[in-house]
Amino acid sequence: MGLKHLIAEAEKLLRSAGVQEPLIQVNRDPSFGEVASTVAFQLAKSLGRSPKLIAEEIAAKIETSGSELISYVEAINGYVNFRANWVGYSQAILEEILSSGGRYGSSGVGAGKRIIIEHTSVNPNKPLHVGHARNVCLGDTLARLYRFLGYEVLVLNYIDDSGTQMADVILGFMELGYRLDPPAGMSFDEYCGDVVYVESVKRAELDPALAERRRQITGEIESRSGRAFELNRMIVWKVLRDQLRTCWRLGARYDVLNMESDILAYGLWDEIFGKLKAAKAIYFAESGPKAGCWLLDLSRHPVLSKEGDEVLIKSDGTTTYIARDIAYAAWKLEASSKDFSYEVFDENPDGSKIYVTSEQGKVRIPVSGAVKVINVIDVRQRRPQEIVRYALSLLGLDAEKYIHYGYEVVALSRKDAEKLGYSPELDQRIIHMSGRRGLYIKVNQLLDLLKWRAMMEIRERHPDWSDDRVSETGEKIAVAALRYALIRQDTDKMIVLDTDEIMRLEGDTGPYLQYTYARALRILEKAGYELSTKPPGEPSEPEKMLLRRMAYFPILLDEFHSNMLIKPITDYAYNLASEFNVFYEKVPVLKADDRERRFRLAIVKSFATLFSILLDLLGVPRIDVM
RNA sequence: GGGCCCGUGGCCUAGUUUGGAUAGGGCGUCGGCCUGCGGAGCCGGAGGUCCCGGGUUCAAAUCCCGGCGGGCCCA
Repeated sequence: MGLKHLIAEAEKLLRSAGVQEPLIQVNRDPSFGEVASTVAFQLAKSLGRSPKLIAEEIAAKIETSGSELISYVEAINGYVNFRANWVGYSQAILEEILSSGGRYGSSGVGAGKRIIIEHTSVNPNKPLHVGHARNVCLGDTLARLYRFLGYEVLVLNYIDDSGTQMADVILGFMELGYRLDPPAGMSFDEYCGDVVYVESVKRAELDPALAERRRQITGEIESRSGRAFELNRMIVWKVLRDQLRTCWRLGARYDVLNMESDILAYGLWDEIFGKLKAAKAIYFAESGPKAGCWLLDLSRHPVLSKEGDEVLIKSDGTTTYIARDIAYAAWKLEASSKDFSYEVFDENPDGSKIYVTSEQGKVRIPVSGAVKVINVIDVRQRRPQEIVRYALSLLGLDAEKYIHYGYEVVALSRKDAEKLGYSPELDQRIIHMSGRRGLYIKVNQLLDLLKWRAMMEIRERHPDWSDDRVSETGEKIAVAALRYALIRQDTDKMIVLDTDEIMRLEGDTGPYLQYTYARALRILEKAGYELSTKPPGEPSEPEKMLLRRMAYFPILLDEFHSNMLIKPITDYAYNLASEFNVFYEKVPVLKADDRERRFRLAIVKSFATLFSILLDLLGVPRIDVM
């Protein structure tokens, strides 16, 4: 064991000096030593003496001669700093990585436990835009991380196939004369979203007769029979196939597609409605502005009580979105006796099967026993998600398990909005994407642009490569650039898309990570594998920097396990790559003499092992030569 | 009118959850480094009221209160 072992040793030494609570922190500035204790600051008040003196006394009492990893202890300005015995410490770090067999850093905390993650959930009437991609990449990265921690992860994608936005598309096909085949060169989801949907919305706004027809279509879809229903199902499936292709391109995979209409058909809402009544969580309004509605009682909610109770069933008897969300969420927490049946929809690129709800289907997929149910949904849904969560608690369910993983939206810069034909107001700095107005940048469009840009670079560097190889590598670089850009930013910060910025392949980007990995592989390829974890002496600064960072990985994953934040993982990957590049520039490996060469090869091998894990966790495709 | 989120060099951003030593990066800009393990790289320079004002603390970008500006959700 590396860093964790070193921390444990430092704690032991402090206890041996009479310190009750060691308060160890990993130093950000390693010139003070690897770890430090701030215990002297804590004791200063109660002892009525200066932290500086207390720290010096503690340090004086500590005897490091029996320690494997710590060489000495010194008090500086009230901190008690611990310096590593680098000969032993670097060996411990390298051996832990090399012996872990590609599982380095995984504590295995999730073994035997299940987590449900729902992400993507794009209406099946349009292609994915970059905002959706943020959802897909965050959700998929969470799935990868939890799987690595040993959890069994079930990935769901919720398909709202019964909303009015579907009726818009159906209206176009039934009443506006659109043929079912897209024009040449256009995929079906693009055709529906870019052409039929946008035009249909526009026409229905101008023509009340069309708006009325759309209402009829909505009713027909909900009645689950007739031409509109059949057409709807066919379109949903076709669009979904195209959408999934885009998601696969981004590296995502799925286990289950839950169709909203199928789930309602199973009587899920009726069952949960009964339970809500029994729990006295809802009531029927006899009078007032909401007379005839069933409402969720929010009067005891600390914040939402101010806004009045939430309508679940409208006076015309139809359910609201939020009612259906509550029923569905309750099902995820096993509050329902319903057991949906599934059939195979498709296969992920890794060969695993994707199931879709189906009345004729024979497959049962248990959702029972999840320790967490994570729902990746943008921040605009924060209030409704809080209501869902509150309803779950009123039903007596463990609402703590139900997690809204919120993230800010992706918006357009003025410049990019103008390129799409939009005229911003003078003071408008950002423009929100809109499916209804056709104002968005498609994932495929942006990936294609990135790929084209990457391919130009590749052709310059490798004029001898075949077209296939150039294209394949270009695709991987494009995916890396987009995926990394979307997950590296804090989830509560909006991303204002700047296509010039995102086209960059240098600096803090996905391709930088790929390039660094390829460099490491090149050394290993030329070196063979005679390596040694035993340093010939005190390692150099660049070696220490790299070793230090590698040693931190297990703690990084522990932190993720408690805070669920992805961004620190991307920061870590970038810093690690950066430190490897410094090492690469400053410390020769292949040309070093024997003992140094073997030790440095162990460092490179360890780096490649760890970095390969990291790239997989982030969904950045690995490239051996670029 | 109520609630939530954001505010860090010209631009973007980490650090805020858990207060700790000199506020890290990237882009851009200026200047260096390929007969060397791959220059999609590395090194250096210039550039900062951490939005403002109070408070707590030995210590505040970080915690608390009050503003200002922007975004979102609800009424």
